[in-house]
Amino acid sequence: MSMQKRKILVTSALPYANGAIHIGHMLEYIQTDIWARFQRAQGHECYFAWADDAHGAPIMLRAQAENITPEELIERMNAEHQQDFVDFGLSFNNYATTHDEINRECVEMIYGHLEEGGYVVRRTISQFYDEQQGMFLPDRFIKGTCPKCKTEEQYGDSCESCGSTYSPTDLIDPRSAVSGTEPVMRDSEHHFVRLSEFENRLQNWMTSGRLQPEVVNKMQEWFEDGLRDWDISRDEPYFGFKIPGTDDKYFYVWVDAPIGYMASFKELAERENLDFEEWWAPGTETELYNFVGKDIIYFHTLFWPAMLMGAGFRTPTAVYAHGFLTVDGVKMSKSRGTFIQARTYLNHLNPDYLRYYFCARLGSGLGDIDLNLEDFVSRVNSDMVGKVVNIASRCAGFIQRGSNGKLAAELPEPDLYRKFLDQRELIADDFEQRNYQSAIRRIMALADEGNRYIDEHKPWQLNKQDDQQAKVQAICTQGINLFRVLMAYLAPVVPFTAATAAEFLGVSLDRWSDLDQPMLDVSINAFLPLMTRVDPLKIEAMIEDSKENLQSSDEPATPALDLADEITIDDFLKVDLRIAKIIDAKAVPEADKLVQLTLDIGGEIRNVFAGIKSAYKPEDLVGRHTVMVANLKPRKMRFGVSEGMVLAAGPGGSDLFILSPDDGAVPGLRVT
RNA sequence: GGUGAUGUAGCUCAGCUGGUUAGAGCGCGGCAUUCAUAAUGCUGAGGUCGGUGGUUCAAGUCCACCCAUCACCA
Repeated sequence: MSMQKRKILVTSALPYANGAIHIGHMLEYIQTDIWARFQRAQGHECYFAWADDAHGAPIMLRAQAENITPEELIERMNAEHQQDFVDFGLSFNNYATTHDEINRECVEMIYGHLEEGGYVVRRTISQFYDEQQGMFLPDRFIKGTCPKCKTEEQYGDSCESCGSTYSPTDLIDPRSAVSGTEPVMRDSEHHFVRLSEFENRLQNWMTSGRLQPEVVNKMQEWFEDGLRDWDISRDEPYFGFKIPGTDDKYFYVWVDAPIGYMASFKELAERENLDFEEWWAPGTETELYNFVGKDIIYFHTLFWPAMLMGAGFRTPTAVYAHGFLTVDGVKMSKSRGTFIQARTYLNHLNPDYLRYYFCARLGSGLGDIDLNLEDFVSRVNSDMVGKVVNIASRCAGFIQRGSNGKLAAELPEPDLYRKFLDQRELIADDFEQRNYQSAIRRIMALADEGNRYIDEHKPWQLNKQDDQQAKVQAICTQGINLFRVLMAYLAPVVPFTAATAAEFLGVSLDRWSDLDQPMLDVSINAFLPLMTRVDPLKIEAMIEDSKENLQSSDEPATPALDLADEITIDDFLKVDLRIAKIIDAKAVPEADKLVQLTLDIGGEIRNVFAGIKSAYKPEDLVGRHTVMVANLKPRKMRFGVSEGMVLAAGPGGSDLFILSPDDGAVPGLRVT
């Protein structure tokens, strides 16, 4: 169990300072925090240092929109983020911002080394420029029509409709997403890092067990055609650090963001007298781990280690990627209320619930993690409350009332206690490998065993007999000790609950090695409510709240569509839509909304009443083609039988629009 | 479009280098129990392992193709 004391630095990816933290972010931070706390519980020296990612065009534009300076924006965000993290029990040792002097020094120093090493080249490139805004446009800030499938309103890098990727110059009718004007091409000199210089070293680094196998597979594609130069400069205006020796060039945010890991640690090192060199010099024995989402793997496995190599620093011991968070099986959605901000969650629910649930679901792979709200409730309730907490809860009363709070002097079943300890290494290994779900399975299997033990020995029966008090005390001492082991194993996962449990037990749960000595012949304190069941009503309230946040949000939310339930293609095909020609139309005098249409659907004539009088004159409709539901059950109305339905969109009144097919469609064609 | 990953009971997942009747937890049914925050124990029912085709004495496990989902494409 006891091995050499390791020195470990872990990081999470830096949250972007242009918005609030949501539970998708929390998945990664909780994963990281559990790992850091676990390492400390093994007696290792482990620091968790990170920061806000404060630079880039989106921050600049957001600040502009709010009419404040970028500095004001990122300062406000930093405070909000930190509060969210503290309240979620994240045990970071330092939280910085990439927009500070220490980071600037680190960035300039690393850039200086890269330049000295001959790794930086300058080249002129041609890029879209927004003349009205006076800025070069990143791909995501250009919109236009997809050159492949002609879908409108697509971004400059790829089409969301057909999935094809292209360069912004391929777009048909490109426009600036900032001003809406047509951008022009303009030349500018950019700085590049010659990644090809690092090709062999990166390959070696990557394939030496530092990355998940699937990540290594994925990264191979970058090497197939050889690494290209990496553009690390951005033109003015930009919010970031100026490149030394230039007047109008800034470091691309992905240069200074990962360096922020180093800078944040440096700040910590200065405060706590740690030896910076020991942590960052090449060949050091200390360990560095970056936890990241699967979307930003290549920044962390190509650019980041290349910069470190080129500047003469150590590279990460490993980069660990995780999947995305979905809620109830689909992407988080503002209209569904599943785009849950960290603060909204905290306003309704105990952070340990989410920490436990994520932990129970996380493995070492890249698969997405689903927060299934129903599963969330039953999982937390049955595992944490029903199994673990329950053990303490069913023993505490007997010890308190029967033995004055004092535990017995020895365990009645030391073998069972040893069995719990025997799992320690396996569980530790699971945590170490980030196979948290496996660790949780083992811990819960032990909890089952604990409950079974109490069940078999029935202290509540013995308690009713006069001379059995010693036995009751012994059984419950066993139970309390088993609980203590479980809680120590879970302490990295549910720190708030563990803190309360430690208070109840009167011992620290911080070190797993403490468990070698069972708690005997000592007093415990009054039982405290450790964790109450998840109240489904609070979940509903949280979802509602998340919907409300959407409206009051200062983010210009994309118009949320309240879509009907998802259907399959088979469901859709049940609806037989046909092209119809309107061969006659007349108003129904007795009804103020209805028009009686006579439709030709290719050899068959239908009589249909449509509620479109407020928007169309009957005579204008005659001769038009439109679309109708041809297999709708006929409906008897006061004026006759309606044999179908004409499709129209709009809220009503004069805002009502019937559909028309393109030229060439003939009556009777099926619409699919 | 290319690349990587994922797809096993209602839900969440195990199934190592192919080998007897495919496992666990939750949920559900039945029984027991009442110490416990209606918690616990025993027990039962549930799966053509995304689809198709192939390799093999033998495939959830290997190969090909297809489908769905996620991510990336400097």
